[in-house]
Amino acid sequence: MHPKHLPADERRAVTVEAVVDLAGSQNPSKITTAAIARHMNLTEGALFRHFPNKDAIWTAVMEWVAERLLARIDRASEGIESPLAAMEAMFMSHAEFVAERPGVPRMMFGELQRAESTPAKRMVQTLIQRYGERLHRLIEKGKAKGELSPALDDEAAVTLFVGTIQGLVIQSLLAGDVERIRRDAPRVFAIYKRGIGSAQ
Amino acid sequence: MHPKHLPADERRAVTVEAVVDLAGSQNPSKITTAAIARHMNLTEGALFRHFPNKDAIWTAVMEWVAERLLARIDRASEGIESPLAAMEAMFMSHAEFVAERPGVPRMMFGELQRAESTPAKRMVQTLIQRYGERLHRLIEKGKAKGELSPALDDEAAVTLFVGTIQGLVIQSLLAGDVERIRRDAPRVFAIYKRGIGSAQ
DNA sequence: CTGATAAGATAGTGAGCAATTACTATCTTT
DNA sequence: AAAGATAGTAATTGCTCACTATCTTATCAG
Repeated sequence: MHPKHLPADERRAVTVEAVVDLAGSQNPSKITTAAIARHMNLTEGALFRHFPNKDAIWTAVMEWVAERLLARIDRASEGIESPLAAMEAMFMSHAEFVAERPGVPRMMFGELQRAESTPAKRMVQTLIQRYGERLHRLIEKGKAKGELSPALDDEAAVTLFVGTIQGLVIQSLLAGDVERIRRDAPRVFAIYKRGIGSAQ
Repeated sequence: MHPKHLPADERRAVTVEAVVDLAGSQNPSKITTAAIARHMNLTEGALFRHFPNKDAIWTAVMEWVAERLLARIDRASEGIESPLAAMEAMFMSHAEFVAERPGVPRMMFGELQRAESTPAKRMVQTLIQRYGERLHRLIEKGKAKGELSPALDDEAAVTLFVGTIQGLVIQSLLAGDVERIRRDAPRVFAIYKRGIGSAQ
């Protein structure tokens, strides 16, 4: 079931999952290498056989997050004709992703707060950039199709989209209840939708 | 100008300002007591003469933030007839507050992330609660006056209001430019306003 | 079966941190 | 001006953390 010795790449994958898991229940910046090792039934020394240093672990985690999140929102929005509906699908799948792994947005925000420019931080920056590109494309199409208000400020709409998710995260942290994200996501998006849509 | 010996309460006030200041340029969770002391030309030991421990410093800081922020948004919105206009004034003054002291939202978010329930964390929780109460009152009045959509989901509107600010903070962290908050605040609020308003 | 090698265990090291202590300088009160 | 209270210093302590050196075990090709 759980063989003690794992090939290096599998061990790295397990490590990433362990970190994401831990970040769900504690302050990501307080996750120690010892805690990661303990959580995956390994010794600290063994960890450093697979990663040169702690920062490399974080980079791997953010890579994993970026890949999964983008894949997820792409999958959710593909094949949907209406740009506005696609944005909604994107929003809901993002909320769902976050509800499943509440550690993710917290790690991302924590990474952004760092003063120095680490590889992990750059990873987050390009993730949000790529995320923004997808939104911009949808907004453009939405305007062309007349679904979105022609006067809409694209940049502000993207900022608000991301902030809307972050607002949900804050509420769940306040309540200590991740379930809120799922419950509130549609309600909050409804207001956003009304704010960017073309008509009432 | 800068007398070496300060009365205890003044020294505590100076400490709080030092922390808020430091949080503006570095990850709040990485601010050490030594760094605080150095930043105010004092030794570490002297700090602990005025605060029993580090957590007490953080509690004092959050108290200061809560007082100032609530006073500011109250002042900004008082005397304004229109509830929607009052919300806008509240939003702008909050954005201005954050732009002046970018460390504040980062400290608050960092505090919320802590697993244990520290006094500082509880302080933040009651702050946001009191903030929410003010918003709820305005939303109610807005509905009564016909300025806000009668179908508006109050709770979601409050969540989105807070998230909107947080979105601005994220953008400023990404760009490494606090000025963005001032610039983008009106643009983002315009969309929010459209989302909650009664008509187009 | 055997040896090479990849993966893991054990037991450290040094740096940085919050907090403390013994002592000193400066105010305040009478 | 003496005595006591308040504020500050410098050095140190105990602890936690990222990271490492060395030894041990599992896995698998030939």
